[in-house]
Amino acid sequence: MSDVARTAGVSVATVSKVVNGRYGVAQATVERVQQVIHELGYEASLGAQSLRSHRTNVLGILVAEFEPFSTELLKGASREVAGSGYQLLAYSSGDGEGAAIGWERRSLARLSGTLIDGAVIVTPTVIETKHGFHVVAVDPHTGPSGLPTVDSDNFAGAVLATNYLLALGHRRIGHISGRPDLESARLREAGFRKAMADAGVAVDERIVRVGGFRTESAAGTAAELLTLPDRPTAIFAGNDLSAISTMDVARSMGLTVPDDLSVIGFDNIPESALVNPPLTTIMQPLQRMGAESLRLLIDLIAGVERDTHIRLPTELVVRASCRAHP
Amino acid sequence: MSDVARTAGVSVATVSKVVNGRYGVAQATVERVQQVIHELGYEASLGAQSLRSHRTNVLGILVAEFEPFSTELLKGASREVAGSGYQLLAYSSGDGEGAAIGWERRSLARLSGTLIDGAVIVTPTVIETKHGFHVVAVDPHTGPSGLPTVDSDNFAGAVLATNYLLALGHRRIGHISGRPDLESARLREAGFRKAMADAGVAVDERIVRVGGFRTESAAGTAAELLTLPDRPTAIFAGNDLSAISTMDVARSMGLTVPDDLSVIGFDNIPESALVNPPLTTIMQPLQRMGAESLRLLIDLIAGVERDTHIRLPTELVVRASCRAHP
DNA sequence: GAGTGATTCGAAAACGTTATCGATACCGAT
DNA sequence: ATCGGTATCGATAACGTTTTCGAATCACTC
Repeated sequence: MSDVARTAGVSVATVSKVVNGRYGVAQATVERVQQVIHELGYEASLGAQSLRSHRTNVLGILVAEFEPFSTELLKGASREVAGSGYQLLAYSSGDGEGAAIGWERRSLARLSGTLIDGAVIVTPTVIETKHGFHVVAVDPHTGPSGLPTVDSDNFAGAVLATNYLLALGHRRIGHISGRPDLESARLREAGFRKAMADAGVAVDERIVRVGGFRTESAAGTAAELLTLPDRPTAIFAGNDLSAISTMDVARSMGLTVPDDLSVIGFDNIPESALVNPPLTTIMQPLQRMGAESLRLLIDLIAGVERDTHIRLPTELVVRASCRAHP
Repeated sequence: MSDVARTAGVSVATVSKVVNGRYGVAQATVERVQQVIHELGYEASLGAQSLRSHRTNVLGILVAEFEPFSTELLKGASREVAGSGYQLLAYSSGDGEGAAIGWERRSLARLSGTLIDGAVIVTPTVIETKHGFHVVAVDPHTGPSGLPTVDSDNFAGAVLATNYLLALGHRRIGHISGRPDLESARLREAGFRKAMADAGVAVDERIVRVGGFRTESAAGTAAELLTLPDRPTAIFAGNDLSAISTMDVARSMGLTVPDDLSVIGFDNIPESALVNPPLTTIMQPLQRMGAESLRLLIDLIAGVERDTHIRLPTELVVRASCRAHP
């Protein structure tokens, strides 16, 4: 910056004003300085800016892992950030079930404190929100975090899914749920039970089990369900990953979907349209959720008054993994 | 930091030494200071550190867009970075074909100069490498960039794919290539031509066309090829995305894969195993490429002497999208 | 031509670190 | 006692910005 100042024949103070568009510098000077900045290819040092002004115009989005779900969110978020004047940085907290939580939490806190103005978190990782640092949670960890939140209507979606299965004539419906410390997983299970109860169908506790939201863990649970003497005729999987995993397991056991078993998922990740058979599922508007969370974060930083809990609607997407029960 | 210093009864200089593990502070003092750091939850300011020492222990990885290809790379990279003492930040350069290139380039340059110690770039975006800033390119833009590079053997992989099709008895083989300014795209086309020539089969120029590496653009090209009076019996698509797109187009035209048309892809993104029929393709070890590029970057920063061009092998993955030509 | 207000600019402090280097204390040996 | 050497520690100057505030200039007005 002092280079710029020298060659433009002004002081660093003036250069700073020009860079930040502050009032109080003559038009002629502005142009001259901008010219020099362009020629010299000057870029302000983020570190120094942050140090002095506690503002970097950089936002973070923290995901547990790079998988389809978070990737969709990222797409939406990075589309929203374009043109907002902010820069978006994504980081993964490491493994989902992760080992080195301590280390990750620490380095995360470091970034937060000093280098980004706010963050969207898409992971159960708890983060202590320092003063002046904004964070919004997507699909958050259970419990009264009090954080601004973006999610979809998991409960209603689960009711949708279950009702669809019921309407097809299924009565023995199994459920593979996510980790119970995930709010979304609990809501989906609750929606499932509600729909069953409303239809007057008793749920057999032996065929609702925790499977986790990840491919491998769900596979084990699916295998358990399907080897039961009187196996379910339909399964509502807690998310698409476990639904896909369930279909794999079914196939490997000689069962064909949807003839021998109906499967419905939740999320509508892009993969769901590709698998064979294409997966019937509940759509969450993932990209839109990503975009909304970023918009919320930006508004929060700007101090605009607004609703800090956004719930987006879910929708049934009928494809080919379910059929009527004879 | 001065808070820590005060409550521990030492100077900030000593605290700094403790934080960085420098020699020259008594064991007792180290422990006391660490105790206080822990109690106060002190975290060093990245900005200030960067400002003073020009080192942040943060690495960046820049992708054009969050799609399956780069997501796999990200996975590999974030796995490799764990335990290395570095933190990894991902950013998307915005849209692949992107509008606001200028703005992106600028903010990218800002990050580079001040906030990260080095970067892996997975995009044709050119980046001027300032002094002391290391970058390694994955699957890089064409031309003699001189950058350290990680890629896979695109040429050999294309030969593999073409030979496979030839061995199945196909002679009318079409090729949908990527943007010609991508080195990988050119190499794949070159490999295709080489294999054809070696087999003594003439390539019909009307059935090798640029389709781009993206779903939508490839669909158009695929449609053109398949409506030709004597359409190809097999298509070697430049990457999996366009292969999948080609299968979609074929299906929508009433053609069944592989009976009426064989399709082979390139990359082996996870989706390829899921589509119907499962896609035969050439595997690039994407996660490994991500990991290797990060390792290379770290080594470069550490100043270790090593080979700066890494080429990983490709492999034929036979699934169900190709069959013998009658 | 002196006074007034508006405009434009720059000197300097501060942000939170790290590196240098001199100061101090302590130890054993002469 | 004095001294040389070691271990330990702290004062201080940077690093590149932003911000405040006073100084300087200028254009007017009476």
